[in-house]
Amino acid sequence: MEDAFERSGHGGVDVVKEEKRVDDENSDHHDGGGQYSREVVLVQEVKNKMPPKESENSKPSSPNQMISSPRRKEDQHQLESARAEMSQVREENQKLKMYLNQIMRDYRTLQMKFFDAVKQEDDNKKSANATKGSCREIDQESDELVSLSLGRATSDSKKLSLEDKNKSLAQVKDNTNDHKFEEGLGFGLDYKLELLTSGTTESLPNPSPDTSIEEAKEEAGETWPPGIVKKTMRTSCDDEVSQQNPVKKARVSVRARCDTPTMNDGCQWRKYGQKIAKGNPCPRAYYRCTVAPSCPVRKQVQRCAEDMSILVTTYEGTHNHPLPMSATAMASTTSAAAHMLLSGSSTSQNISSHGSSSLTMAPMAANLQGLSFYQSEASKARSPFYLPTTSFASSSTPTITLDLTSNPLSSSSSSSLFNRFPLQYPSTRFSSTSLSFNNSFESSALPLPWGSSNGGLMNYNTSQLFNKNQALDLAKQAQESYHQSYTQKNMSSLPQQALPESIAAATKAITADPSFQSALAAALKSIIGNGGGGNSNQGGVDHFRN
DNA sequence: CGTATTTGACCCGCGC
DNA sequence: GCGCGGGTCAAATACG
Repeated sequence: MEDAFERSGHGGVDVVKEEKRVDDENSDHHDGGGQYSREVVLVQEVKNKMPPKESENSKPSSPNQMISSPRRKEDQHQLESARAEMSQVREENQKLKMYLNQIMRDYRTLQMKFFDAVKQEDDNKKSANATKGSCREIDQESDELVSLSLGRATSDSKKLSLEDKNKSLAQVKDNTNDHKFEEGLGFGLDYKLELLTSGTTESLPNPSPDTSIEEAKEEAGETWPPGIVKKTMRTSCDDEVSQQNPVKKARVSVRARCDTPTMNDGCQWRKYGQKIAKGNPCPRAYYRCTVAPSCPVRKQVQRCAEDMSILVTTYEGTHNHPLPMSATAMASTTSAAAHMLLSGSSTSQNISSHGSSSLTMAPMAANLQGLSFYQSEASKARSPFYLPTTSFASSSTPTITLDLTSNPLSSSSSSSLFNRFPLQYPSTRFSSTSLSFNNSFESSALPLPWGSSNGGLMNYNTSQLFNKNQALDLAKQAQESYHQSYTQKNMSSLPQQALPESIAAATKAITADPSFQSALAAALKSIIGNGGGGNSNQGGVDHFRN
């Protein structure tokens, strides 16, 4: 009896201490990932099962010792089960840690691959330019030249060299990555936005020399004198090209199902005009941003002629002021998309014959935070590619389209995540690039406001100006390798799962993994628009943190 | 009364 | 050069 009581008392204290330890451990790592939240919950449950210490101390003074004896036994039993649970939780915790470490290793590996690929790309560019002479010779054909130089490095050759340099580079980068990882949950979002906000403006009225390429380009056509347009890392070729077309501004078109007159993207807009555009009975409304009086950003809103439930919102320009939190993500995404388009537009022109490609990138949609869309009802099966309605397709303005309406393309199958599609519409003067975000996965992985309705399939359509096949190859490679390693780990840790389910779960987890998103986004961005990333990134992050 | 929206007129680029 | 069409302006109107 005495022994039992003493043991129980000690056990109680021990368990409480252990709880504290685990709890502390949790608080240490909680920032590092949501995976630990479950452990916290379990510990809480254990705590609740534990008898309070004070009541235990008061028990010996209780007049009825006969009653306390069975209670002690019960307590002891509870303690034992709690301990067992604790050890289980600890094991799980270890597994999760290992899993996280694995993911981070994979992520670093991928990142190194992309860095290396970009490096090689640059080298190829330089050598190609050296052999082909100055940019001026080509003038209007400059795009083609760059495209040729880009096209030289095949993904296969990249793959080989990437493997070689992988480890050494990974070690060099470990510190920075570790640091980023320490940032925890914020890392995922921050880093994503870091990648995606490359074109987003700093919240300064007067753009600094660090101002992004896109802004420089866009502002050039509106407010900046031609002489001070560029202070970025662009090549002289790009400079010339953009100076020749100072008015050329990228547009980002967002298609989404929405039954309100406009999408709520977090910004303040003032309507300044409305027109019936040719070919579409629905009027097109013109809005300008009113957050700041001098903000050059405009948007056009028009319902799709074929499907009136689809709202096509086209953004143009970059905000030159701080944005509300709810608006930053959309601005960042559109800005990044525009940046991709503009960067790509100066790299390739003869790629149109290559056809188009698409890749599935579910969680990218999560980056498009801040819009309120409506759950797309069983949407009609339609091509993920389309000509942006009305004049944009034929206008002299490059337009990139984010399609948030179409159906997932066999997204349940991990093997079909990267499908290639034939070019389905004629080329236009500038490319119309379509990114479509679909409802590929359920919303659980996307806690963001409209993640649920826009899960994610990103169809990147290389219609004319880009050589994105390389990017897609890399991205594909990235996802495959990521998927492979993840699946292997998952198989070992979840042996009870059926294979297809495991694959689906793995796919889902992979695509929901911020690291993977970042890696993929970095890959795309690096390949497609590898210029001024460093400068603009900073701006983007600051922008996001406003 | 101030602000936002509407709407016809105007401007400008592009294609023929 | 002319017509077409997209985009913008600004006066008129609506709204809170």
